[in-house]
Amino acid sequence: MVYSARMAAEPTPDDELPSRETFSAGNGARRPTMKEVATLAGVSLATVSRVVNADGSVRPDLADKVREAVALLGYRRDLAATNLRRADRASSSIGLVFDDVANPFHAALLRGVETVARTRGVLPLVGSSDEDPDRERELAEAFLARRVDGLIVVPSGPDHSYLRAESDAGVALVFVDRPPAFIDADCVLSDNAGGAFTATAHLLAGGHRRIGFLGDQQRIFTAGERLRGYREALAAHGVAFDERLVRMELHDSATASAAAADLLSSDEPPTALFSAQNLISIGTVQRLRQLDLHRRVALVGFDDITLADAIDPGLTVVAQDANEMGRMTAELLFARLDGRNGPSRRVEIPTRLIERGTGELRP
Amino acid sequence: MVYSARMAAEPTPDDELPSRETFSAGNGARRPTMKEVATLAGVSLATVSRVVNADGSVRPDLADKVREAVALLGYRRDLAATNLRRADRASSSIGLVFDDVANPFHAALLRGVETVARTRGVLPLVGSSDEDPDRERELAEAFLARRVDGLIVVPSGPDHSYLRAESDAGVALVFVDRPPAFIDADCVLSDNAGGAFTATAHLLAGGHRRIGFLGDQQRIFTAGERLRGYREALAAHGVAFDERLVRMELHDSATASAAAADLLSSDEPPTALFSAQNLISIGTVQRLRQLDLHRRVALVGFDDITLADAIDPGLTVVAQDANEMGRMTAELLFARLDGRNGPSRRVEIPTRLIERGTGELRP
DNA sequence: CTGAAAGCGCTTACAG
DNA sequence: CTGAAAGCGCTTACAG
Repeated sequence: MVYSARMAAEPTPDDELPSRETFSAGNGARRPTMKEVATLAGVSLATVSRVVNADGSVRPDLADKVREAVALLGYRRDLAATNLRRADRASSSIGLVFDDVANPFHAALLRGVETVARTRGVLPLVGSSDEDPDRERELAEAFLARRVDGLIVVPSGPDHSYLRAESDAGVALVFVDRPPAFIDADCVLSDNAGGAFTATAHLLAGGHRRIGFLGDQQRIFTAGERLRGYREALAAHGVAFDERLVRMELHDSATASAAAADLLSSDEPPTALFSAQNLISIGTVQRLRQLDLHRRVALVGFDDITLADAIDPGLTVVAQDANEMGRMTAELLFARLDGRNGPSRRVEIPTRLIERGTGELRP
Repeated sequence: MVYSARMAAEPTPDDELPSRETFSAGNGARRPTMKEVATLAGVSLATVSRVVNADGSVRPDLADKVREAVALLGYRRDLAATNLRRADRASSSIGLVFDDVANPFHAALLRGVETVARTRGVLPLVGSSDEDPDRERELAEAFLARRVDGLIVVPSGPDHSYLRAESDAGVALVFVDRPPAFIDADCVLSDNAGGAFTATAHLLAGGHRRIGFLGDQQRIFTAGERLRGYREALAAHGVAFDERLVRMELHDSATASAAAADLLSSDEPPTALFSAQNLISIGTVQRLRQLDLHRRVALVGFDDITLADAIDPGLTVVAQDANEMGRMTAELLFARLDGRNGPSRRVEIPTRLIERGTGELRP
């Protein structure tokens, strides 16, 4: 009974276990195959396959024998082998190419995707591109070599035509957070421009006329869109755009903090700031506090942050719904896998203004 | 030329692309197989395999022909089929069973694992158990069906003996954040008791004698360990343990906030609090602020939080190094995969006290 | 150095 | 309802 270890009915305390040294990998223990199950049950391979696939056409008594053998051996079907032969060739895995899985926005996105995928028994493979186009492609290709059913990509690279052949071959493809380039595919975005419009309009409604803009690298889609929303809100309220109030290319808290300080020390300093990204908001909050301006200069951030309501005054933000973005992304992906064949869709997920204090300070 | 779409040398703007409707999945496009590469190159299947595997034994001119055919067809090897036949049967995938991938602690853990796995071309599959033992097991088994090389588990369940057979069959297994039960395996933990000792000792050194403890569910390993560290610090400083100062079973910000209020309204309220978990710290910070006690009652939290330095006073914490925990976990896993056969290891990752203000308030 | 053939663990027509 | 056989896309002895 090679597999008897599996049969232990009752949990055993650690100290009663054979040590790894006498009982580890390769020491005779192997995974049972379907063939071994067949032999033990006294049936053919095909019959075992039918039972395992719950095909229903097997005589109850034989099916029971097979199930007993499965339990006895601790048999677990090899999905890879299964899919090799199956007509649909579905791996029940999808690949997620993120910027950085440790980023809370991406973590929430992942969670949203997982929630939907779970209902279909699909598991996500994940990787971080760190904004590196080569890495993005390497990851996508590594997922493809594992024959994922679909691919979800937060684009880093400037060209996604390398995915065209796979897309044509039936791999579902959805982009999220930023649109793809040189390929026609479904895509889920935040309403970046709309959210920035709302944030800026909120400050304008509070009486501010000099509103500073602190943004990420211009080449990043979301940064450009948020700047656009800011400009459109100014225009809609008849306030002239002043580029001296704009600081772009900020990619972390430190550079954002410096840019905020610079803006606030100018001749005609802004009475309000719009920090157009997470890390930028953090750096800005810190600097305002340092300068003891946190009760005087208004601030609205794009994207919500932990403890935003625990600072004083609370940080007003335009929140993205990353979880909902993840769900929607997965839904578009599975719709393609289910055979939807229409033209590509672009979905925008709304943002939500959360007033907590900093955005309501008057000039 | 079925695969000509793949040959497009220059990226084409979206509007020049054939629409999905005329050119989508199943419309003739298929993935090329190794056999097709062989035919196109005019060599045998075995030769293609040797070239693709960079075996080096193929005549350069033939190898070039093969590589040309590979490029022309856009051939990508099927890893699943490869592994089915290969002796080592390595899938170059590992499975991660987390509590919740959206939790920043787990996201950082994942990132640490990814960093190490990446150097080996190994990709992580991930899933969230949501503290549900059944879900933990389902996820582990789904990963195992996909023949992962190893499994990393943040335990939810009270019994992991179900993994024994697979472990014996050679699947590497490492637990992280909490130790496993009823199975002997490697394990990576934070120094929970040590960190809690440090936090408590810091408050004692500041002159506090009545220190409240706000903790998570007692059944959770980390919650118990942190309580232990708190008690040991009190004992080491000759301060009697008073259970009226302890509130356990707090699992979110709201319950923590209520518990903090309750503690502070007692006859002999604490002059300091130790919030032994992330969400508990957030609830406590909010409540102290509401009660306008945030400059009077000292506070140290376990685990760092975004914006902890932007509140006033800054939140003093004992920080865990989740990224480092992830790296260490992956290293133990790969050591097993590389054949290390010694007894199981338990590694504790140190925590670090970060003084920011709340922990330095005097009684 | 190269190819024909066996086989990895499965599913699926095809007979019976 | 059941089984023998072919075959999914690969790798790997084995001859030559």
